[in-house]
Amino acid sequence: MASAPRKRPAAEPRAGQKLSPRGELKRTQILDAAAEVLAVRGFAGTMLSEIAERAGTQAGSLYYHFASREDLIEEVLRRGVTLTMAHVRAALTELAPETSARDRLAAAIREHVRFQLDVSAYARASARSTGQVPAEMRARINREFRRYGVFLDELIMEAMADGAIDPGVDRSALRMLLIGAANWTTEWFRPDGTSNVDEIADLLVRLMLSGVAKPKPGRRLPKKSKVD
Amino acid sequence: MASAPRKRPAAEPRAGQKLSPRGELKRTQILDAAAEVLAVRGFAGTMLSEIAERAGTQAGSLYYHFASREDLIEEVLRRGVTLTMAHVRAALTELAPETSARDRLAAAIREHVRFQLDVSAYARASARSTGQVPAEMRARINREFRRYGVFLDELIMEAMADGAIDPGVDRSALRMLLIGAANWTTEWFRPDGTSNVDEIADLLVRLMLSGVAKPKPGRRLPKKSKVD
Amino acid sequence: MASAPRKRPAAEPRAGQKLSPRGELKRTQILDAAAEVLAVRGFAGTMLSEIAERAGTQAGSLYYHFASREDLIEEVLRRGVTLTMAHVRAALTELAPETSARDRLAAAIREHVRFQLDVSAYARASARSTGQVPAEMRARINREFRRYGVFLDELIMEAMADGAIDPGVDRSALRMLLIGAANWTTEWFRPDGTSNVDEIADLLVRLMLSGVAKPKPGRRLPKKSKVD
Amino acid sequence: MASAPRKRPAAEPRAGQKLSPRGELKRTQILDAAAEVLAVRGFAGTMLSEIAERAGTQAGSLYYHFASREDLIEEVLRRGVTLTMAHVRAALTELAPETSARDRLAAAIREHVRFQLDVSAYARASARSTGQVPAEMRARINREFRRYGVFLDELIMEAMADGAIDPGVDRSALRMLLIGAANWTTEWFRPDGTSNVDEIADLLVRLMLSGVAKPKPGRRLPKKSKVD
DNA sequence: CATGAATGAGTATTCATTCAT
DNA sequence: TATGAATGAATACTCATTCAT
Repeated sequence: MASAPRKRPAAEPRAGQKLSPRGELKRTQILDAAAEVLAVRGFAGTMLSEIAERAGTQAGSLYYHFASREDLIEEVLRRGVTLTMAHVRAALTELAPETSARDRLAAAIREHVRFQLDVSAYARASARSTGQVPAEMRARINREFRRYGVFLDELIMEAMADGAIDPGVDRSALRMLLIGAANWTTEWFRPDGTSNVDEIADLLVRLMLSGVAKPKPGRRLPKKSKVD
Repeated sequence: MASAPRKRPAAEPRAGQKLSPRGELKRTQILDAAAEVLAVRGFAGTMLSEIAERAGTQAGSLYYHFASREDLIEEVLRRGVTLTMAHVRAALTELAPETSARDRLAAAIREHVRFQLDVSAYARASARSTGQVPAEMRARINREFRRYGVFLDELIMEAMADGAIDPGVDRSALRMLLIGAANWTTEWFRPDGTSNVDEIADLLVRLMLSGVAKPKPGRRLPKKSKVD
Repeated sequence: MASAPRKRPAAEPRAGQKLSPRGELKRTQILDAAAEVLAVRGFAGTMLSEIAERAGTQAGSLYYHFASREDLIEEVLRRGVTLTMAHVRAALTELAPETSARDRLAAAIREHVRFQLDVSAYARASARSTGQVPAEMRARINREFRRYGVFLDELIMEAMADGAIDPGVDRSALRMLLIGAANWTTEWFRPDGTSNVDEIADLLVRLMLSGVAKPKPGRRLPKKSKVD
Repeated sequence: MASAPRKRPAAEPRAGQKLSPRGELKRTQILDAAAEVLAVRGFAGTMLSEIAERAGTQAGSLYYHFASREDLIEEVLRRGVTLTMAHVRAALTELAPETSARDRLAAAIREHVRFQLDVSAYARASARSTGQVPAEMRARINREFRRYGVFLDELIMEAMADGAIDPGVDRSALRMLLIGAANWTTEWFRPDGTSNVDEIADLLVRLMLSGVAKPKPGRRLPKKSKVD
């Protein structure tokens, strides 16, 4: 007789996925806009008004497509990982079947960097704002993250099994350092041409595999000339 | 962010640096608290109320010590870099004078990681929240960041000059990838003992120098063949 | 409450009452739904979305049948009183012609309670949400309410004229107390069987007529005189 | 490492009750204002802006004293019942010790009406808006309501035990009908002098005890027995 | 006739900031 | 120096209303 719990506003396209192409389009525009804002401002700094503006809508209209700010952001972050993994996986598929585990791992790292810097705002958004996400949402998204982590871990394991990578290395630390270097590129990379995506990707791969040191100086060969 | 911004309206100790020891102490407590909050929440997510609580004060009281939220945060971030550089530099000073450029660079990277993970919330704060800082503040802080960048760059150059590192490598990219991997550790490092700071630091150094690949499997010996 | 109020902008069936049977049906469904919602949530708490959902429509579609939220609600409330009066009046009609004024009044009270609790959501809606209605609408609906008030008042007057009820009683206060007790039942009545409508109705009638006190204790006398 | 749950804004006088007299005063003003608004607009129709205005504050300032709209309202409603019960109880205390159970019950009903109409906006607020309150809050407040219900129920039981009231009557229904009639007065009572509080209260008491019917007309018999 | 989609005026809430004491 | 109290601009969110299809 008293009030009962309410919820759900007037419309509800959030529930059923069956959207008209028009609604589907706008929804995508909103997600895209959100991804770009998140990639730049991070979780806490992202305002619905900015997303709306970029998507050519009104802030209030976002609620027709998403139940809340968190819901919208969550979907962006989730897509970020999902898309990244899909991209990397697809890239591996296109390698020659006989490609070595080592080269497959290298390709994965390279594509991760490239996808993030060159292609997807979603990936950038994930990289930059996951860290500030409230615990609850964190927990919900974690599955996707873990999945990608496992995916990469398997590549590393295969490379180890293949004798391409030192099996004594802490796989987890290795992976996180590589991912970290890759994700951090979004903080300093200048898309204006100053930086070159492929060079960066290649350099990271090189770090993983052989590093940038030249064979021990002083020993082996003459090299000594450069005493400093 | 709220109200109309104004400049230095409150009392005055911010002008003259000579504070009573008690005021100096509180100021430090506030900075420490702010560093911890920033390290966890990031720039946009940091609230004065949380800082105040951690510092054992009231939010309003912060304004006796700092002109504004931005001023406080700016000082924390600036300290973050400054302290990191000071720590790394000090560590290098303690090395044997004859230490090679390569080993000096390695030590720098190692200490950067260790300082961040083990020692200083300021360093963590800088690492995690610099990216979200508004352009204005960014510009103001940039000097410190650039100074540290130059410092590292010189270490790299010396190692190159010394023949320890491939001079063909893009120094800037190399530095940012290393710093990135290091900074990103704050996102995944578990201080509960699961992760080990030194191992991580060593692994990063190893990546820089030699990578983790084992000599091309199948080809015994030729080692030297890879003269480059 | 939102936007700028306007008058009758939509289609037109609201003008001419002749609707296709289908439209008429939907209109009724909407009114029914609105009555149920109003009965539970009250005026301010009633949302078009909930009404629409219950009526199997979309909130926007309501505007084909009603010019505004207020219009819809107004009709429900008006119906609430109208129907209640019609019900009570019909019940009185079915009484034996020689029924005393006193018994007619009793029957009216009884039927008011029963109609509200057992039969009509419109009646419940009226009872529960009239009080919160904005002054303007209030004024518009008042005619119906007054009409019912007069109707009841006449029953009371007749009972007084007939010597059944103490003519010294403030008719208006009496009526409002009775109606109040009746309307308030909607707040506590449990339709789950815990409460019994007829018992409640009878008790209210008894309160009106004789109250629940036993003849002054201490004086044992006529007792039996009370044939009823 | 990720964000942790937040809460609690800057200040927190809500937690500790120790408020300076000034804060205590404002808090009371706000509660008073809220009570008045609630009494008129009901739960859903009550807006913080109106409360703030009446309390001579800004809407945002309410949050210094109360954690949320619901918290504020909850306290008002709770006070409504608590105060009513306290008032009624106090009134009973002042009765002569030998006052009969029947007269004590009558006094309780009378004071309930008077307190509500004449004295306390809190009581009116409770009476008018409890019905629309969301289930959660309802549950929380229910203790107070039940306590008052029990209090009244005991009075009824004593009157029954004393032979003053027909023990065959459903105590719960009786109580709710009486309370209902009393609470509903807030919907129609005109404080402008048209209505008279004491008359209304007395009439309700009379309804409870003896009703307003005159001994069955037409049948000449005991008539005189009823000395009263 | 119906609805999917959008709008925009509000409403509760947050939080940096102020200031009298 | 500190703080209790307040302010007000900004932000997420709601909901009646509109309208093209």
